[in-house]
Amino acid sequence: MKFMDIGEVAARSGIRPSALRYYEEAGLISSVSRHGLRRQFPPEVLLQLKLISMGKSAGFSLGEIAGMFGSNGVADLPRAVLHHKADEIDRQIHELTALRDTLRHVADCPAPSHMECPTFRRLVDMAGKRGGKHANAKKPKIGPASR
Amino acid sequence: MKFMDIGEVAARSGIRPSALRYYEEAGLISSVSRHGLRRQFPPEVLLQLKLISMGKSAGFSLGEIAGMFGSNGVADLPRAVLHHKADEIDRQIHELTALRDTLRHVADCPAPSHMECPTFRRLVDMAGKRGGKHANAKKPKIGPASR
DNA sequence: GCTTGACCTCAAGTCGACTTGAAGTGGCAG
DNA sequence: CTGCCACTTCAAGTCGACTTGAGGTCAAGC
Repeated sequence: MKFMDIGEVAARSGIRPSALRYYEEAGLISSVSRHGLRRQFPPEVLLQLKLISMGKSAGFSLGEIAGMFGSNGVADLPRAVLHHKADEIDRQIHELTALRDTLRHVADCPAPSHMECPTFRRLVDMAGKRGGKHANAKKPKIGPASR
Repeated sequence: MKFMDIGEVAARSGIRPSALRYYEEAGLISSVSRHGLRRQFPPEVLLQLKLISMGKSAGFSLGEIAGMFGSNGVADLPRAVLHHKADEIDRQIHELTALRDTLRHVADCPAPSHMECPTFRRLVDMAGKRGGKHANAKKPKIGPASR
């Protein structure tokens, strides 16, 4: 009773079976065996799915996520690459923080036109003094989400 | 010389003209007039585009973003709705923070299997003690996210 | 031993967010 | 006045991430 079949994983993770099959196809997760036809998933898969969901939420594509943590546990990417990814996320956290504060400001500031409110402008400028990740005109990523 | 045509906006914002037209179509930005055939954009559009990019980065769809800040400046959504959006973003910031720290941990922790490392598990659990936004099995958003 | 229901595969469809291509327009430099 | 070139529209194509549907399999309960 160690293993779960896809329905249970779906129930526990909130991710549809079709998506789970898709993830397996994409090499993000892997089932350990089959019971008849049925995939059997180990409990770790739930943790992996959480990681995947966080990665998606960060705007990484499934491909990038597969790169970060391979289907069986966690990838052995060079430290530098991982730190670089972490830095990207860090930049994004700052952007989101600015967005959050901007939204709250908009909700509360009584000024008629926000475009002229200095507080507003300061908040927007907050994000990306030097907009690293999103400064490429060639292949704008995320979309996603997140892209 | 107050207004810019699409090429200049593209150059200043890093967003392709085709995407800008698409955004206008979608009601996210608006040109003030035409010079011949050419759309003329006011300088504020750059600020709006920044806001849009932040919104995308937060995983909102163009539709949602259009809802938050209409094409002409900033929307007058009820305060409560805006604060709710802000809360969503806040939750996401926490997730990203956990992801960032997890990545850094993975980069530095010498343990062979992270799945068993308590620090690792704690980090992953960090995000979403009760995963509000992403707990729906019906219509999983973001993607692009992304996309 | 037969039905049931949860699973399987594989192809095709969908949706959002753009991009690409073809065919046309029009301001401005020479 | 002419040519150029950045713009225009509109339809169709693309890509990622899934979902849907048709047709099939199989372990378990009656």
